[in-house]
Amino acid sequence: MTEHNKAIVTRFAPSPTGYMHIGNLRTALYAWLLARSGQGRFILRIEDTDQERLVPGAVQVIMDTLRITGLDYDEGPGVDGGHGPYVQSERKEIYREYAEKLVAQGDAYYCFCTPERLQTLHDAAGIGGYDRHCRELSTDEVARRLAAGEPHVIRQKIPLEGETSYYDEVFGQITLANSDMQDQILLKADGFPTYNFAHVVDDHLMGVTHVVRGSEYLTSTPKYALLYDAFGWERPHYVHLPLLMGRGEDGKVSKLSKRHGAVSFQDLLAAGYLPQAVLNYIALLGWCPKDNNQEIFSLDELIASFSIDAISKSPAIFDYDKLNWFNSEYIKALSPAEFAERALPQLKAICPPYVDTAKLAALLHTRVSTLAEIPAMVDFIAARLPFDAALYANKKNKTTPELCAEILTGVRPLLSDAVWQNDALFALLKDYAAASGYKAGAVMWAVRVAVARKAITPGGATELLEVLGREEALERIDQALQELAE
RNA sequence: GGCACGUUGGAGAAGAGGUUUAACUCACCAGCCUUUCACGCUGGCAUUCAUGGGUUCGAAUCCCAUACGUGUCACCA
Repeated sequence: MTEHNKAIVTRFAPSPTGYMHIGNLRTALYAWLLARSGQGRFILRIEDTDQERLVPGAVQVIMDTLRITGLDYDEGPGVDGGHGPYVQSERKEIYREYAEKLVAQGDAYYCFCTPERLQTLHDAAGIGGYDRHCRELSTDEVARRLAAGEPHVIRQKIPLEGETSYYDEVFGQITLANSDMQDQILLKADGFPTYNFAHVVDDHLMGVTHVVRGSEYLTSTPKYALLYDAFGWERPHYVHLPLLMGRGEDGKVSKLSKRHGAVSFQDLLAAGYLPQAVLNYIALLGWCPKDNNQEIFSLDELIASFSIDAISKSPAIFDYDKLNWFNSEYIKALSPAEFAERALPQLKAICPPYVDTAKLAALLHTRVSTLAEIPAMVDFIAARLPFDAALYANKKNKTTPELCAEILTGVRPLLSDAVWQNDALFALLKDYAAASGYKAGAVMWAVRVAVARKAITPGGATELLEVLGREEALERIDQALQELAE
């Protein structure tokens, strides 16, 4: 199944739902990668045939996501490649024409069954398909009812016997008994096509050579193959991707959805993730580079190493731990200026004016795995936290509240006219420790806890002193001294 | 329920009959570094590849069955 020497053409064909599901983004990425790894073309097509689920502005979300992630398309809305329009609702007439052609040649038929009647065909669990009630209607009756303006759909006439198979580039040979397939609806009563029909017509007309999509389509693809055959069209290569799963609170695994947390690209961005980190992470969900040595990829490196045969068959669970790791790597790779650019607005918004936010940002740079963690990490700077005597007791540095009080008492006068700069402050405290006989660690601990009132902080004692500024830091120490005395 | 697909550690995975006493990454644990945390570094973390049979001198790798999981059976995509 690798005989072709014509250029690869792939497409990303999302429904405008208003958000970009992370599984869809991954599909887009792979389709794009496949096109870019050859001399191929990548098409964006909007599948908006469901008139009841139209969401205003949804197309923009899709285009924005592709722009932000760098997945550029050669053809699509606004980029004419000679196969447009690229929005299905603007192609309505095309589908009708092809559907009627199928009826004329006996591969499809008109169906006048009402939704109510169809409803009675399903069992309690909603399972059960169409009973082919209208499949053998006489041409006279069809003509009469059509003329009478009866609502109708057009259904695909699936062979009653035999089986249909196709070759999937990932899963291999897939065979389905024809008796297990439904006479699916091709054209709905409102005149719009279903996905089942529209995508086949469009993929053919647009010259798509490789259909890349989630494996939820694995078992419906034989029906599409039959459609290609009926038209006498060459079937495309199918590349079905393993599903992206999520693990719920109950520990159960299922198709990644809202209940697993943030699953749209926008959600992830809002949660403080960097676009390229997200892309890098999902690239590795269901695919593994041949030379599996490095884990950080640029888009170009991805293109260079991408291949269909390295796509896995088994579903992958979306793991925030690893996404976090990727994100922290990408954050660390940011220059100090780039990081500051992203962190500063947040810091300035929550920190009092006397705080040295630039220095704070520098401290945060290697300690943060998402930008969204920042507020919680600097909460003790934004406002003074309540006193907690237990914090002053530290096993490793052998401190107790009493000892800390002694240390702070000794250190306080030196601080009054110290040079307020990290290195100088550090040297000062270190010297004080040496001179006084206290452990350096103990001195640092006492000072840090006194100004932070928190066990874990983004920086050591003197770094925090510097960030807080002399006035605020001294006030906090004085306050600590007072509280310790009580 | 029918059908389809899947099953290597907590997660992503390499592996495609012998040189695997199962690579690598995340997570986790320990140690080092150290003014806490983090970063960084070092080490640990599956005698076992869902289970049971079979083929073979030899199986995670081939075959069969069972179990479990997921997907799908819409005038949604």
